[in-house]
Amino acid sequence: MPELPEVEVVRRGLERWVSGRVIAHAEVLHPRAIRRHVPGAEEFSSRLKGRTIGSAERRGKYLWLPLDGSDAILAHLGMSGQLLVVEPGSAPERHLRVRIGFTDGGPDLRFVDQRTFGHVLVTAMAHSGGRPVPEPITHIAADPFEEHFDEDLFGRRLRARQTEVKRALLDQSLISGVGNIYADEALWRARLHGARPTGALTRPKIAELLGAAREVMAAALSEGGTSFDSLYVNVNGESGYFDRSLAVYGRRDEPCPRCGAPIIRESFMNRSSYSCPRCQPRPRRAGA
DNA sequence: CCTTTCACCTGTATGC
DNA sequence: TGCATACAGGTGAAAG
Repeated sequence: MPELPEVEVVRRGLERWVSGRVIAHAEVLHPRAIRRHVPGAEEFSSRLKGRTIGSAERRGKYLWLPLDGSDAILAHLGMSGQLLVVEPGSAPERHLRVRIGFTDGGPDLRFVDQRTFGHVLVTAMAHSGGRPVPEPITHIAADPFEEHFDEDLFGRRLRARQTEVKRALLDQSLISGVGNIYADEALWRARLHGARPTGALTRPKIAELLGAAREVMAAALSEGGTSFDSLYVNVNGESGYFDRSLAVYGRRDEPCPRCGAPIIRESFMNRSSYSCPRCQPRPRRAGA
């Protein structure tokens, strides 16, 4: 379940191992993996052949590899997607979807995705949120680590929403990069229940929540995004997400690290929410 | 226009 | 043992 910190680790790995190299061939092994590439698999392959990859970029959970010219390879890992850097002759992974080989004979870039929620495509660039981004993600808001992230704008738009605060945190058109895990962690740090209505949040509380989101994701990143000298440990050695910075997620019945009350799990939007019933009391009704 | 729900996927864990 | 069910949950289309 890659969220911003996990995707940033992948971006750094791509920067280290793929940027600057020339594509020799690209092969699509599962059509669903390129379902957002409208011209289809053949065009995907022919368009990539001979292209040089630039510096890896990211917004929220999307990452892209600019190509010489004015387009880019855009990728989203979905729930189970991985971008692996592996020896070109090595056996195909069980869920290998796209394979990109290089003219230097060095390691392949492979998109492996068990559940095929992720996807890869080649697209033109556009402009959004103060910088160039691939055209299909112009509706994705800046993430809180971007230089041009507008904190006042975020606060105004959040308070204007007629919804609950956790829904808003997960809305990638309002703030990007936050998924279910770090949403729960940020809410815990800010002592907010996810069902609190956005309209009733004070500006200081919103600033606290945003700061909490930044802190927990930065902590996760510092655990997972250290050195990239070793290909296999840092680029491919997933370890999933970064457990040690998690206070509530997946910890039902364990003591709250702050007050000791047992963490509870609630069902929400067809998924799990974890919180401390004492630090984060559920609002009684709208406005609480 | 804004908000909510649902389909898309498959491996793993759990219950009967 | 085998079968059925729940669960993991990000995204965008569809529905409300």
